[in-house]
Amino acid sequence: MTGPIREPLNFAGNCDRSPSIRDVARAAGVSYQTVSRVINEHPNVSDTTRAAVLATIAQLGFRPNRAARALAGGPAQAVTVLGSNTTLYGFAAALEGIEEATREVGFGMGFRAVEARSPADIPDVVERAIEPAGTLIVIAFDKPGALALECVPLEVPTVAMIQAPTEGAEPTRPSVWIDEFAAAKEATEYLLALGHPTVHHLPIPSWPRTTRRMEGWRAALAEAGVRMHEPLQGGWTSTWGYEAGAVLARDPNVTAVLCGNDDIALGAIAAMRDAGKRVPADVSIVGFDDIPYAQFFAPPLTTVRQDFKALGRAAFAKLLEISNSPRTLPPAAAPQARLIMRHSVAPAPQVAPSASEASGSEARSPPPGR
Amino acid sequence: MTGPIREPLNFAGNCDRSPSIRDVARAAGVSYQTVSRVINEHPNVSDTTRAAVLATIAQLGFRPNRAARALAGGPAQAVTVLGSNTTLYGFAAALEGIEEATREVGFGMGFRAVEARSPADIPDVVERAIEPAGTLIVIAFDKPGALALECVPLEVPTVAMIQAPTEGAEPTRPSVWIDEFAAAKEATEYLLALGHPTVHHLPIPSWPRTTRRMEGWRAALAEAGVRMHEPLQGGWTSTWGYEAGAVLARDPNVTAVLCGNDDIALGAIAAMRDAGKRVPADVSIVGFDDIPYAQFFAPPLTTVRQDFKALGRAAFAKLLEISNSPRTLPPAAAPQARLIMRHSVAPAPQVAPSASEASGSEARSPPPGR
DNA sequence: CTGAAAGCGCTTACAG
DNA sequence: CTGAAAGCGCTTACAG
Repeated sequence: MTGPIREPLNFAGNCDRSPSIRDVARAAGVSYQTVSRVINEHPNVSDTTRAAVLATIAQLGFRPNRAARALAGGPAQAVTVLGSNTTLYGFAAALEGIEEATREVGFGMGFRAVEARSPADIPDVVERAIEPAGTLIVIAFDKPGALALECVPLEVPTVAMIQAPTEGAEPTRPSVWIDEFAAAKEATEYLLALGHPTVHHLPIPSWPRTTRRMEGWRAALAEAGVRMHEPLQGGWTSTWGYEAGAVLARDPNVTAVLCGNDDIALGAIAAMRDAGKRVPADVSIVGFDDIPYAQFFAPPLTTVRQDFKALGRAAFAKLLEISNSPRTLPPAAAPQARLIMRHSVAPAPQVAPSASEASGSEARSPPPGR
Repeated sequence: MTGPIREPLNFAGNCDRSPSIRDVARAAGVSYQTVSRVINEHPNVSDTTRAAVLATIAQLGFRPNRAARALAGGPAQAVTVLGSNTTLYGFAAALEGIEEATREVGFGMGFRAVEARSPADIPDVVERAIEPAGTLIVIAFDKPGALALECVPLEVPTVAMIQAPTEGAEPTRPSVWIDEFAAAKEATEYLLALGHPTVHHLPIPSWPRTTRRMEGWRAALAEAGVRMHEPLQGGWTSTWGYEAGAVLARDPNVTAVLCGNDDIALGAIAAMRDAGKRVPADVSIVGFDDIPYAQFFAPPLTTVRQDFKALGRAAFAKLLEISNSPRTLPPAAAPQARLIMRHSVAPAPQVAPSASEASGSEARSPPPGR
């Protein structure tokens, strides 16, 4: 059925309003409570009655009124996602995964932003996002999200999307995550095997604790018995990656950098280029996430792919489990992180190039305007 | 108030449930209808009564129940955004603008995806997204969005975010857009003034008609009396931009390319690089949108900035106007597009380089893996 | 397995 | 400017 047809004819033949369960009941010759049981998948309905009601529902184009169900105290039928950003790839992809999953089971999906700029407002935003019979998924990868999570009362059905917890540190609420320890360790070992004396790390912020990707990086260096550098504070953006990358570019001992995400990697590559260093000939760079742009970077970025869309789906599946909804989603395997090899990695240069040597190379673009 | 405090004490001192308008009325010594008038900003309430009710509302932490308001036939208080994607920058930024604006006036915001992969499902998805007392913002930049818009019955309060319409072609429904004609013309003139014999265009898809950015490009070429190339069909992604860019890279007459968005530009730059052409020395590239990554591209991308977040806000402000909500948002100026000059543009090469000449330059990365 | 009652928290008429 | 009534479309008990 295409086009602007809205109000199906009900049993009486008029179309003033959408059909209600009473209309369905009348047309099917049952009581409206029975219709309620059918649409809520209650077990105590005979197969023949159920089939008749279902047929009538289809014929009349009946759709239950969400507001009425919520008001009457029915099971959850909508989720609000709380997050600090929709333009960061990981967040946007998670949103897509949640949306797709909610659509499959007839749930509504809302979104409410907690702004990093105004942390003092977060408790209020969270409180307003909570509605009777409502549920929550909190994207708590970053500090605003983690703060929001802390404000959610325990009785609100909530699943958190979090940074993978350190071993032994169980999250206090239902949570989902991608454990990137192994992939980060593998990426670091890969760089070490290429002859790099050590690998530097440009991390995303550690909130509230160290990230598993940092632990994987540390583990690889420790096993190789290689000196380790205290990483910087961390950031999320290319702008931060550029600034941090500019610092590393001044150090001739830096030949390999594992970045906490692809945004940082892009900024770091730009900083290296502006400092007269070639990627990957002078410095190898590895990212994290595999955003759609990464394969078109110059050079195409070697990175650790993370399936945030699958993680979003997993978060919603877990929410369904802990809520009072009769709907379920088939359980999917936990999303994995895996190394994607492209062209931003090369064997270590024979002699660590000094800044003065490198400056003799081809003319470079000026720093990006900011 | 921070932390998991949920149920404020009501007048009777118990906290089994959230306070209702009856609790507020009792505490304020008025009838509950008066409380209803206050929270709906009805004019016929005396200032003293209003102040007393407002004080009680604050004291009790009363928040009106959305579901009950919707069910009772109150004004709209939520909007569902319909769009095909959340990871494309323009879409995600528009979502942010809408979310921020809805939060300011206490509206809820939902999101529902119409999938490009399954156009046959779109009418059904749209129908399910429409709820009694609900409103819609349709992101109709692309074909799935435009199809969705066509399925929305006229009586549903709806604002469309669309490609700027051709002059004289008024949109049939309330709509907002950014007119990029002037900026596209300016970008093209800028390239022409740098001595490029002509400017090629790698467009986004024209749906349902030619884009204003293409018209601006055409106008600049026509005014300059320069030969024009029939542009390709168009695409949205870097993958498409890479393929289309690879075609242009084979043509030695191509020295300047205006891309329909930054994703295309990134792909085109990669294609030029892989074909042995330097950007901007051999080929100048201009993008559209100014995504946050653009300034870190190699070279930093000259592009036309578009404020999609402001456009999202404008869409919601218009929705408030055409809906029955008493809330309003201060009208903002129409979002403009403007040229941001960086380093992907240079004067035309003295002699158009042939592919064979260019192949003698520095070694290039292999094509990105796909 | 199926039916009749009460009520969720509001709103819009309708009175005064 | 303020109050008493009816009802939005469902649900969960409670009956049988």
